[in-house]
Amino acid sequence: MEGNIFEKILGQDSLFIDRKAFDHAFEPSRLPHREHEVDALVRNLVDALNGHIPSNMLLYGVPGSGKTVVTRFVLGQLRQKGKEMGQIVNTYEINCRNVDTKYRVVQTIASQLARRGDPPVPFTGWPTDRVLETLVMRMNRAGGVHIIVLDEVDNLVDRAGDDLLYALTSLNTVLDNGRCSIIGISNDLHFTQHLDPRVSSRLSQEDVVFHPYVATEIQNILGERASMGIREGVLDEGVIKLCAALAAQEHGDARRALDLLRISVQKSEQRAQSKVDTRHVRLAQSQLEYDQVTPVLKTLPLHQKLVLFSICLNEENGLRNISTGEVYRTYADACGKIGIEPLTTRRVSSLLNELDTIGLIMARNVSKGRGGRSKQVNSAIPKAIDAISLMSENEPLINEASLGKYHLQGHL
DNA sequence: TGTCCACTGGAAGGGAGGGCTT
DNA sequence: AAGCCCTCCCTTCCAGTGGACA
Repeated sequence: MEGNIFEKILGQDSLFIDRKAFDHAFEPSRLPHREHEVDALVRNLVDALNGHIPSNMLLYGVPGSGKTVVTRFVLGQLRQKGKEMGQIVNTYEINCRNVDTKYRVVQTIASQLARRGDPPVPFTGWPTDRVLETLVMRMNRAGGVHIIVLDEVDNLVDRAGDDLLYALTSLNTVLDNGRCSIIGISNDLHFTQHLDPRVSSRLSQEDVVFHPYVATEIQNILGERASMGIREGVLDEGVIKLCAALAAQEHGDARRALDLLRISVQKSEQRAQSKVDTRHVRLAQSQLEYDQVTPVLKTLPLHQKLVLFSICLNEENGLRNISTGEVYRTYADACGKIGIEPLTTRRVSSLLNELDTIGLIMARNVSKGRGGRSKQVNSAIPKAIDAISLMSENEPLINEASLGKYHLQGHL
């Protein structure tokens, strides 16, 4: 072989000018169609610069409606202005999907406030109260305004209850040198319903709803990013339109639209083509579906896999709208086949709910009169994806269970 | 109108696992 | 080492429920 194997690809002209324009972490210098939301945040947070306490806020909206990016943008400007004016503005951004317990949230903020010589706050072990005390001490020491952003806060409340929000929203009563305000970001419009009324009234002093982008707005956003990130004349007419339309179907998720466009261009590049057309977008769409589902399927815990496996098995047999009872029977059978104890029906019921939340199945409660009340369960995994073999990877037991699936089908 | 089915989903709590303090 | 504390996964118990059917 002649030359280095990387040379051919390396020499190829990229269709991108700047891939970063499509990064999820990319912070654009302007945010089209979010002027209202930016304005709402600014009007409230300006108090931080006036020496007052900004109201706590709750930001709602579907995924990809710009909540996080707007917040970052506004806080960035706030810090900058604070610096110019000699006001101390501390901001903390916590994603409650990763940091999902009371202890860890407080620990994370306290760690960000650590100075040289402070003893580290351990990941676990201390009573939460002690971590909270440490946090208050450090906040007092730092002074100024503290703005705590809790992204995906609904996640935290589901898992850990509203204790933490209660504690955080009461911080101002115990801080003597410093002020604190909370910005909660949620995908779920109704999540305050699960909160203690005292907490919800304190937290949602100021609500901002981010409406989903409509197709034409997504088109504008894509157009703007494309002109930053993609070489001129590369995109066929209709590419941006299609990306926008597909994303608008997905409840107006701008992030998804950006991913679609980026992957479409990559698809064209991989084929050494110089143009991107709608076929590339279709390819990108199925790639995206596959990429979303695969890692989740592979890393599901064993029993979760077995439950999903049971659903897939029933569907392979042509059954739709399976009831919880049927799922459980197949599942218990599969457990028997591979010699492990099945979990209780109660637990499996929760597992079904979890599978529903992560979007691998669709479950809805129905009543069949005397036939009882139950869930109707359907898999939500695109047909093109072979769920069973994906789940079998690295999981000998599932593999065994799926080898025995024809026996199991006898029981259905 | 009341009954009754097949669950649902909340509450409480056990116990293993990880880590800190004394 | 003993005594705490926190989280995670799970079980047990049980009141509650939507709607077809008698």
